[in-house]
Amino acid sequence: MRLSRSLVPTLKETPAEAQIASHRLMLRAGLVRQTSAGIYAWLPAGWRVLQNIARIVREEQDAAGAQEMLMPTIQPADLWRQSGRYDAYGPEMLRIRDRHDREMLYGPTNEEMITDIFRQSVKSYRELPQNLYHIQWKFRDEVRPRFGVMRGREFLMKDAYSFDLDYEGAVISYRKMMLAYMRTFQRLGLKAIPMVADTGPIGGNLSHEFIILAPTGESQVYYDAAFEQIDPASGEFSFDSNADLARCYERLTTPYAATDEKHDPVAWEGVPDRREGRGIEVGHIFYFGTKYSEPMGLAIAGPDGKPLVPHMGSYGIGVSRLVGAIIEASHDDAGIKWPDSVAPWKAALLNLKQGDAACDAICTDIYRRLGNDLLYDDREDRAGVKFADADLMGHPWHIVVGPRGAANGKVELKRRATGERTEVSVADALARIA
RNA sequence: CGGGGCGUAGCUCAGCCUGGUAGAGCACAGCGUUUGGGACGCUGGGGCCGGAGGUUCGAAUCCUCUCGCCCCGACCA
Repeated sequence: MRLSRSLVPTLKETPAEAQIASHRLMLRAGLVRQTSAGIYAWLPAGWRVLQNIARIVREEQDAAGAQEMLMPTIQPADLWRQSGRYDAYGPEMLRIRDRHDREMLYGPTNEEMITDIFRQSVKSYRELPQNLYHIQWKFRDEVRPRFGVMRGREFLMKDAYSFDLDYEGAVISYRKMMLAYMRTFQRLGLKAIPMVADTGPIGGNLSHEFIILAPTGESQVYYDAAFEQIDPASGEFSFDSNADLARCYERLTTPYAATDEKHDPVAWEGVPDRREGRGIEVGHIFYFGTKYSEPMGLAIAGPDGKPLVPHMGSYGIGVSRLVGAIIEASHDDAGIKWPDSVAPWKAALLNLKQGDAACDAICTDIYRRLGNDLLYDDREDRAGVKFADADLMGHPWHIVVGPRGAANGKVELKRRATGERTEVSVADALARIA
């Protein structure tokens, strides 16, 4: 994309409403604009990041055998009456009436809806297990939205729902998701730690939160340094092997890890290499058995012909929250440092001297080759402005084309994460980035 | 939902206490000089001072109500 033709409104100064780094940088880098408290418009650069995160989440869900679908944002109140949650959920749920005065709501989650869909079509134990997910906007009317997209009212979430014949099957589904989550977060450039968690209003009795470490995290966390060695994406574990899943689960849940609410000072004393810090919750998985299938009348024919009530679990990832979380974990004073996997563009191309024949020729050439993967800063601005904006926006690579090097076909390649700069030929620059 | 604070130009903010024709810096447009880390000069455009009532000859400024937003706490992907 050409920056001169793009809506990427970077700000030199920090808007007054932003307190924490990620919120500040998301506004300054032109990723989002707030439209109401806790509700954001995603501008082109931010939307690209959001889609990149969603893509990785999707790939790992698919790899774990989950099926993607899409459920609506607006749901009928009736469904929630069947589970008993319509009254239980409280003012956090945005309730709406349509023109016929029917009670509707903007979904904060989809257990009821998926259970309803599932019970309409699935009749036999032969069709289980299944895991269905979607990536959809949710709304929770938080009393106090804050921290930008990290605690918004409207947010994009991946939520998956598993259906199994019994507890043993549900545990396997649960472990698959745990592995998929670890791989997902690793691909996003994050170190995530599964911690024993409260189940909250979703309910159930087996639950882990996925916490990433960041100094500005919302909760105090305690964990064994052993987690720093775990590499879930090594390929060591297969989704198809129950033995692998069991080993993976054990490795991920044996060392001590807990948030403030679940912290056990006595057990903590016995941890060999203790670490404390702040954490951001980016995912949450639950097993809740028949909490929804039972009251909502989901029953299928079992092998003996008798009705069988499936055991369920649900698995959430805060996709929009992750944008903020990644920035919290990866930035410096100058701006964002995007991991390659989620960056809005692979690289920025800085033409330091618009109108210089050599600079223009090199830039045109590079732009023709990389096109949409590249943000071409072709603005009529001074070099300093372009450097500052490129650092702020956090592109993984900066290709700097100035009159000094351009004369003999050289460009400067800068790695944003490390600050390392090298002077290379155009061909070498393209090869490094590819 | 309790406590605190703020709404003045696209952004950061001054002016309000003590009422008298709306300000600065940045950004934007034009011209000139600059040109490898957020340049300089000149000129120019841009505001129903969040909204509604009230007090007053006169309100950004004082009073009442209201809406919005932010922060701390209690609660959550």
